Amino acid sequence: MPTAAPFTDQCQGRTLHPERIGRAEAAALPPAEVARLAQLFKAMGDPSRVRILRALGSGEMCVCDLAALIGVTESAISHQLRLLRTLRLVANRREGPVLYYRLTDDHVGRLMALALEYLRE
Amino acid sequence: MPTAAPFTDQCQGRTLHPERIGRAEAAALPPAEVARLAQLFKAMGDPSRVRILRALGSGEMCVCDLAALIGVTESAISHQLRLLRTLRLVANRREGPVLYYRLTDDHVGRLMALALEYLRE
DNA sequence: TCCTCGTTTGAGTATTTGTTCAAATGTTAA
DNA sequence: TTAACATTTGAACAAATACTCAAACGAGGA
Repeated sequence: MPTAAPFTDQCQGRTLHPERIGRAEAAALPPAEVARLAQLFKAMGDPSRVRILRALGSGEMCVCDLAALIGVTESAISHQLRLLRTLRLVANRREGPVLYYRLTDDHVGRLMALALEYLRE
Repeated sequence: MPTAAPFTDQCQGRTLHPERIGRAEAAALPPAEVARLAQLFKAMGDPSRVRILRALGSGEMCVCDLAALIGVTESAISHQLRLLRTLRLVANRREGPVLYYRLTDDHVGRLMALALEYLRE
């Protein structure tokens, strides 16, 4: 005779606390928002990009200024800026041959400020 | 006689706008803070971890609940939770053999809320 | 003591990522 | 038109990542 319930309620593939899972599912974000949220945070989750965004917080700059500031190739900066531009975190303005980049709005700054406040406490 | 100034003010390795670079340098974060900031955002920059953190926002959960919710192996969840635990974004509580994970505090929730508000507008 | 189950750990792996180099683009001035 | 310069693009590559599988660990209960 099998002792108690041998294979029911086991963790593998089954749910230990259905009500908790239900609660979490109810609060869960739609997949598209999860993706965009992760994309946004990932974009801010690189030291070079943090420095770029921080620098742009103090005013617009061109690619080679940023390269000099961060200490990498202009090509590297350009690649990073393309990513940030695709996500609309930065925008640019052309003046002759030089492109001046700026933060699109203050959302990024506010996120960084909140995060800084967090890790400083 | 060379036309104008042939090689001064060129971008490669030199600074196009020293005053902008100086301004940015003055506002720059110390390297340690840049690193921690990037680490924090990177930790939040993955769809699975976004979902985990969001789920924990509605109450504590054990590993296999999270695995069932997210749809990956418990091993995968455990690996992610270790990352989040190392960065003190989550903490756990043991009850018999099961570990209940929770958000360490509401900072993560506030960051996610702000980011959501951002990308929803 | 065994055995079970939840969790963790480590190896292995396919994918992504951040950078540099070299070459192409595009704008301006001679 | 030609030359110069800021920027972009694409290839290449090393390093980091996120997952699965298999095995180990640890806490209870028979």
